[in-house]
Amino acid sequence: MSQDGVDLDKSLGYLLKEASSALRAAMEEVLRPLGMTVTHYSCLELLAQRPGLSNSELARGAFVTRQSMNVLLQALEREGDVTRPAAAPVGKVLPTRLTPRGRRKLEKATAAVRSVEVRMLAGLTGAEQSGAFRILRSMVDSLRESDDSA
Amino acid sequence: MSQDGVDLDKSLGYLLKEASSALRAAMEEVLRPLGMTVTHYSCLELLAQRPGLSNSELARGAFVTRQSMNVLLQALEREGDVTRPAAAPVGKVLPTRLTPRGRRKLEKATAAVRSVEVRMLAGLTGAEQSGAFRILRSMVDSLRESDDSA
DNA sequence: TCATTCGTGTCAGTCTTCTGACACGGGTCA
DNA sequence: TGACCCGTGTCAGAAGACTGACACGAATGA
Repeated sequence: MSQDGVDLDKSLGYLLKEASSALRAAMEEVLRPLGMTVTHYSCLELLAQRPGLSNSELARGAFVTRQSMNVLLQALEREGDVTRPAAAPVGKVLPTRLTPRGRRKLEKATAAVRSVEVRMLAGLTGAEQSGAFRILRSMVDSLRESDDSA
Repeated sequence: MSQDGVDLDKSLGYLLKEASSALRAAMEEVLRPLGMTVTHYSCLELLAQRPGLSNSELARGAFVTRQSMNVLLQALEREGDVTRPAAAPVGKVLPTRLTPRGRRKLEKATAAVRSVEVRMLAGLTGAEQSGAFRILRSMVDSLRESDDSA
């Protein structure tokens, strides 16, 4: 349908984007029947592992802006999946927590997402996986530290 | 600011998302002064390496829907960065090509993006990079082939 | 030959996310 | 103590991307 790639097919950056896109698509596919989006799930998973996270912290953890996360949190609060105190215990920070209902929804989602990750990692040895982990970590750190200096 | 991660910090999927997010942010940062977005740049780069790509093919290459790419192409056409024939030479496919103006804009963008990629890869050996390439490729393929069977 | 299927370009509407901006609480330091 | 900076929550508007739908051309297979 088109000639062979010239350079893009050798770019780690492009491949990284491709992998991330494929992962997101696969996650959306298994999350859709559960009525959840990826950001939705990320938020719940973060809250399960680190209860009491603030809106801004959740946003950073899910790689969206705090404005976007706030919209999501309001929806989750309406649905009764999370709770936030009406007034801030200290400062302006509103610590968020999962409700039992939210926790139940998360359990199904976690299982679905885990199956995707297993599928993604199929065919890779443990050594390859930890190698990939270390390299990706290095990439993130390199991009971040240059950002700071800028 | 929060307790140590329980599980998320060990997940390759999460790290993949983190790396992709960091890369996108770094690219947006260097592309913004040039008045371009990441998708914008991706489209131009694709066209430079594979002239005559159709709207749908560009969309797949940039990991967006063909509707989104169409909006972008119309804007690029208005600005005079790309050209599309008024009528399809064959079927409905409209082969797109860069104009000299588009090519000039792309050159600056390519240099900026390349510097980001170099920064990202700093501290990694050639062997590590090709290892990462192979592993990411494997992940994409694993996710895709399961998609087909589904 | 004809019908079915597939891929394409495009229109319309909706939704999500983002950028920009504001006021507020807390910590730092002179 | 008071000024300053930082992080936070929130509102409003804009931009980007998506889903759903339609018509059309080409390829496939009976």
